[in-house]
Amino acid sequence: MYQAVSSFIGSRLPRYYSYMEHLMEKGRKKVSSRELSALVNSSSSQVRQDLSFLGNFGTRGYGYPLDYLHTEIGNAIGVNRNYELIVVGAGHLGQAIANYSYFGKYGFSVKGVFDFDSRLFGLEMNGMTVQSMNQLETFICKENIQIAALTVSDTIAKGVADRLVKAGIRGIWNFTYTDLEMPADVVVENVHLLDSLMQLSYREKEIGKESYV
Amino acid sequence: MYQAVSSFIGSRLPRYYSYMEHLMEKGRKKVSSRELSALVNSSSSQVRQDLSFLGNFGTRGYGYPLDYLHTEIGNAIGVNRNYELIVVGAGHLGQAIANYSYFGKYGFSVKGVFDFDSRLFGLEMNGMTVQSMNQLETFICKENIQIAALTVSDTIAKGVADRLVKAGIRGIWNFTYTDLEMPADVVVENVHLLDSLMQLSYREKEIGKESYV
DNA sequence: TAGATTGTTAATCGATTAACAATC
DNA sequence: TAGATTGTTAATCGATTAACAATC
Repeated sequence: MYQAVSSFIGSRLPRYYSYMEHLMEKGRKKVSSRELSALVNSSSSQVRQDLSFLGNFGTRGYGYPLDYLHTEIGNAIGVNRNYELIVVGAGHLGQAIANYSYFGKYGFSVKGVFDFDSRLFGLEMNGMTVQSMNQLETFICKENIQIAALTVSDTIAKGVADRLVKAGIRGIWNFTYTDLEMPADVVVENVHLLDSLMQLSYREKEIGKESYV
Repeated sequence: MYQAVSSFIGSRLPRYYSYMEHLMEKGRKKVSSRELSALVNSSSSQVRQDLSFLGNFGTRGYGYPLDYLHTEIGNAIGVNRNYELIVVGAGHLGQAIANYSYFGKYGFSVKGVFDFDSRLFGLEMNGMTVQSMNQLETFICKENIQIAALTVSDTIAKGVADRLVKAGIRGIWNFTYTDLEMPADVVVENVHLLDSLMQLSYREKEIGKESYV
């Protein structure tokens, strides 16, 4: 069994999850792989592959029981856990993340926001106040934080990342364009917004071409 | 020749581009596929495949001339064009995008920011002021805007997207979690931040497991 | 010429899709 | 039983990597 863990965990399971919620809200009790595939714009084969990866929750000739499967997917994507993270860098992007309202629904919560710039100290966002980077290590340790969103400027990204790891961070959600070379037991997930914008402009250009054919 | 246009255009070409800049700043005149692959953490095969897709710019036994290749990649990724976009939704994420400093370098520029909330009208960001959604259609038409970043709340995303397309937008950079069903000649690029965070937490969890083995 | 490195074809790897036996 | 739909194996598709002839 092959499984593209990346789009599977990060993208397909959450989509199944939320569509199943919609169906449950309508009072539905079951769903077939075919129906679900239509909702998420996929193939029924894909859906069955994905769901069978989690276990044998379906019934042949019937479909999948919604409540059970919903719970199982929830467990798989970690809805029931509580991932606590901090935001390092309280610029616009950092503020956007600190205020991101989708986190709660999927078991994430931002516990602290940090910056070097003393003018930002005390600035309030989403029930927190921006703290000085001097507090960083203490906070990570005291609150046992595992994950940090890195939204500082590129020039200081490497140094800050090293500090984070030393302080005990095990996962860095990296919004900078700096390649972080980290120990093997630290996970780095890069978010390159520009990539997707370039992708968009490229695709738009291609479609423009077609119209002349 | 197969080409995964997505990661190719959106991710690998820009990385080659910026590493080649570094090398040129150091006074280097040429680079080999091997050296470049080491810089971008890839294979030399991958690099040669990618570069040969753009044309035959290398010289056997020598390598690739930096200045020439840099220009060619620049053209391919659109550095020399000027893509103008607007941001619709002036919340934290919209503000982050309006202020995003990497755009300029790759030929993008934000020309306007819009919101429904009159309390935000006139708020200044990155040399612009937030405009009322009433101005949307006029602005898109007058400035001939092709691309819009959609950072409104999910509840109104569909309606706003329809308005954008009617007004002439051809590409939507969708930061909402709403599936936009658009005409075939409109490109939608979805940015699901939560996906990558889930991915991160999943990978972190997996590494945690390994340490017990 | 010998060494280096490209450009390109072939081999591999892995994800998605199709097919279908199992079975409700 | 007949119809429906899963679970799973096989076929396909496509991207990456390896290999190597071409050639500077």
